[in-house]
Amino acid sequence: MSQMLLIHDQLREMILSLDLGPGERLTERWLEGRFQSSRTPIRAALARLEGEGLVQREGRNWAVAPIDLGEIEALAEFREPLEVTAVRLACARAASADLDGIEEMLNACRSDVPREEWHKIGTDFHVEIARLSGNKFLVAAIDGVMIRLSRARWLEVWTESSREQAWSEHRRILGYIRSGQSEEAAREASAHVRDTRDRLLRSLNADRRGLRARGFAIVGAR
Amino acid sequence: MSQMLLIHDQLREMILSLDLGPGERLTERWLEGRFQSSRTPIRAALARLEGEGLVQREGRNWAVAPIDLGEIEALAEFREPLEVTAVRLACARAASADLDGIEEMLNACRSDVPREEWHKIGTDFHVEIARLSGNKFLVAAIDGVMIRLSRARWLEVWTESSREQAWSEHRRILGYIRSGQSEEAAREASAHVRDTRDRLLRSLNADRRGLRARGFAIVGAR
DNA sequence: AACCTCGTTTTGGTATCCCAAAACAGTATT
DNA sequence: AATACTGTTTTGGGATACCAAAACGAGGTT
Repeated sequence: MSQMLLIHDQLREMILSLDLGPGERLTERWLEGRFQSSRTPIRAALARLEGEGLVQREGRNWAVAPIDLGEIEALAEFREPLEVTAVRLACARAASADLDGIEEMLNACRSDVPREEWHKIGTDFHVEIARLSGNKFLVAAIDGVMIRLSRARWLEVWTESSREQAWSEHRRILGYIRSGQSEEAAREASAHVRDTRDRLLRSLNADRRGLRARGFAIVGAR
Repeated sequence: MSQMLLIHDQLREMILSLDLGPGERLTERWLEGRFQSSRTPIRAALARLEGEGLVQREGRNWAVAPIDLGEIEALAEFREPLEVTAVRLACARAASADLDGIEEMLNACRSDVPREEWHKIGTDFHVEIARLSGNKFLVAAIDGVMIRLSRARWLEVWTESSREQAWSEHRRILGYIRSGQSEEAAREASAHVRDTRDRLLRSLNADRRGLRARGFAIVGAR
């Protein structure tokens, strides 16, 4: 695999895991040392990450994108019709075997698995449903949304009640898809998007001071 | 402005205007001569254009993206809920003065203006409506869709009947937004997306042989 | 003590250089 | 004549060198 993609993936992982704090300044020279490579592949990787919304320009230099409460609201507004459409198309097009795979994914999360696993599967669930729609643009858009929500979601999987709430919603959506009840599935997906938005904003507002104290840039209303 | 952005914009213009044919091979070395610059900014521009779907990798080298009929169908499926959402939000949030601006845009297209103008305004209409939604992700997504449809739309604006059909649909959408009839506006937007898809696919299938003869790669079903 | 000034350092942007792998073409072999 | 081989060319990927502009700081002025 090309060096640029390796750097992209590693840097992305560092950002999504909050190993690099939101708002942190990045210099191409520091990354050069960190990844033991020249600036050429680093700049390509930064350009990609900028497209994914994980890295931004600040004047002339680079910074890890801050967590933006306004953006989380806008994402929910954007995401709702996407998830509804994905779920409707999945009802029409998904084979039963496909749904089995997704159900297994959900089952893999029992209360003893680490938070990282809940976090990952909570993302993958939505992307896999989108995949069943057979529409690559829906997949790409929902994947993009989940990446942008990813850091905030660490807070969502922190408490058991949030996890359980999200999981029961996931199960209901999957159940309706399996029985072909597309309107019920759509309504449930729609509610899930709004509930998730509320959970994320509540958590972020509650922990805002603590996150700021750790040097994380949290911007946006409230 | 940075050289990379200049190259990006010019190359994009060459692709969208069909000055570079769909499917055409591009080498970094040729572009180097064409734009009188080094490969560094060229490679950055190509990476961007790849993200916009206008340029692809073919094995190890670059090519202008072919026109893909399957992609046009998938884009319509993806676009429909976006336009519906944008129109609904615009109903709730747009000021009357904003709508005046868009109406003027539409009025600027009389039968004597060149096709280029119809083409541009037909794109801008949708992006501007999206802007009224106040949601940057909707704007970016609809903008991305319109860019990907852009080359096929040259055929749509070719015949007067297509132009007039599209314009009357645009006017109906705008009218419903102005009177705050969000459900009617949504239904109309939805129909417009499907009608446009049908017009594009019909035109492409009709002209397929001719386009192929000009060296344009047209791929996909039918 | 506050503020301007000018030289130094650091930054990202660009050009150029080097390399390995893939494409190609000419040649020899069957 | 078809095919396998091999040396050459061309390709994109990466490293390095160079530049202008922005950021920074020490020293001098008020």
